[in-house]
Amino acid sequence: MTMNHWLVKSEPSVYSWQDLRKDGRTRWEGVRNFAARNNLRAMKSGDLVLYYHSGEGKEIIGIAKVVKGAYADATAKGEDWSAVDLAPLKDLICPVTLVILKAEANLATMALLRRPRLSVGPVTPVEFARVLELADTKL
DNA sequence: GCCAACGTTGGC
DNA sequence: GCCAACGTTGGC
Repeated sequence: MTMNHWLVKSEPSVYSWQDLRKDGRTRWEGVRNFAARNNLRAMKSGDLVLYYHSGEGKEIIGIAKVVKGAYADATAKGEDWSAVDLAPLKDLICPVTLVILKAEANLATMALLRRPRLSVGPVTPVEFARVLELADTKL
């Protein structure tokens, strides 16, 4: 069983990377999109998650870790949605902006770029490694 | 089951 | 603030 990599998006004015740092852990809930939900359900404890700021920032700013795999989203009464728990793992030394990502030919495959509205998407090991390189950051 | 209308997201 | 993209809903 290999570890998977993901990317989640958040508007920093709603819940920022700094908020996650401050909280130490959070429930990633309220997702109401089927594709994103299925990605949440595929998350396992220990998976690594790139944290992207949409709107203000438009950059990957940190690496989070799944600390609890998918469970029923308590904010969805009577409906079938899922949540996971995330904890901050590492700041990116150089946040990687959308502009930089778009300029990288070998990152054109990223779900973030191909499906810009998907709030929870997969990241391949190669993409993940390249983002870390661009961020001048090591795990 | 198709497709038009609608709502939301998110970059610009 | 605008608008394109696209996911979802609902009428047929």
